[in-house]
Amino acid sequence: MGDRTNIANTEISNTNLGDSCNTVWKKFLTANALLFELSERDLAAAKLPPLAWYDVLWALEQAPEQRMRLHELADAMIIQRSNLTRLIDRLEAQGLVCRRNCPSDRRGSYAALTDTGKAKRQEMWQVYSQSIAKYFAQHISDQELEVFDRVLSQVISHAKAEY
Amino acid sequence: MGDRTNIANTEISNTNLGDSCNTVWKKFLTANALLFELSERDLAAAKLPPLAWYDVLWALEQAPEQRMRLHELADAMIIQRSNLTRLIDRLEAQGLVCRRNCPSDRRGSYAALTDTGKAKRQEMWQVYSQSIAKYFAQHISDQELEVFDRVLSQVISHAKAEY
DNA sequence: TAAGATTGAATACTCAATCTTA
DNA sequence: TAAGATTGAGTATTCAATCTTA
Repeated sequence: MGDRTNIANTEISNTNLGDSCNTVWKKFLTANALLFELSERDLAAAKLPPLAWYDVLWALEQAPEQRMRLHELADAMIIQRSNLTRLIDRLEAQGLVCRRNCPSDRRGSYAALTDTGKAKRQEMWQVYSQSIAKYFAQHISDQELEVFDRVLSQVISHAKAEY
Repeated sequence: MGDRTNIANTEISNTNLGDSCNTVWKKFLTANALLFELSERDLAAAKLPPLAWYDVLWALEQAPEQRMRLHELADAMIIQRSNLTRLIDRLEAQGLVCRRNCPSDRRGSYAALTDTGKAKRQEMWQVYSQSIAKYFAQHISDQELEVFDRVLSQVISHAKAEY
């Protein structure tokens, strides 16, 4: 990654911080892509739905009354609303969630978790948690975990403000 | 994230390591999605192509003779071959890369960087490097960067072996 | 028989436009 | 006028099948 066009700047010299940061950024993207693929593969091998479905089911299970407004869910998942509309269509077709009218704002809808959806999430978690353990948890110590948590929390909070 | 079904296991109690790991894993995914979106948005605002194009151009510029076999490029980018075929089609249509026959294996092809492609990568880097600085570099110290580098390298090397 | 690359068909995603209600 | 949600059209991605050469 990174240009080395500023070689004139020999004062910064041996440890070019900008470059090491770009290297780490690239590794961040690579690790994400690899682990996502491997996790998806593990789910598919167990004949289970993709991670995007898990994210919906998990978000709903966390939410009060196990339901969320569609635009909130889209924001939480960092996907576009039109994308979420169709994602919910698919989950609803499988009976994992259902749409409910919003009484206080008749423009809006809720996506609500069904019992089937709850069961499916648990089934997926049996597999997904193993993937996280294998591909991620196994390679990071408690102290390193703290560093990741601190940095990522900071990055996310700034990014959400920009988003 | 994470089930809390093993509450019987009160000995591990207060700091449940498994759970904190799942939380960090989720933050990892969230940060990646947010920063990817923000970077894409910055590029689009400058009327520049998406990150996937940058990745192709960058990989080729690093490679010996600024060219790579298509299957190597697909592996490096962690995308499927059919996906890469069409990605290269688009870049080729814009004159940023060109396909070259492989003399030693007549089944195969190279993707080679053109001068236009090289220039475009530099133009993209002007914008992309700013995004990395704003959204990532600014929030991580040198020491934290070292931790990220160590952990991610480990994760990637294990994941590639599984992939 | 298998590997490198491409293709077709089906699915998923994005962007802009639309419809309804605030 | 704007927000919540959906739709249509275009683009991108996936999966399986195909073609060529090793």
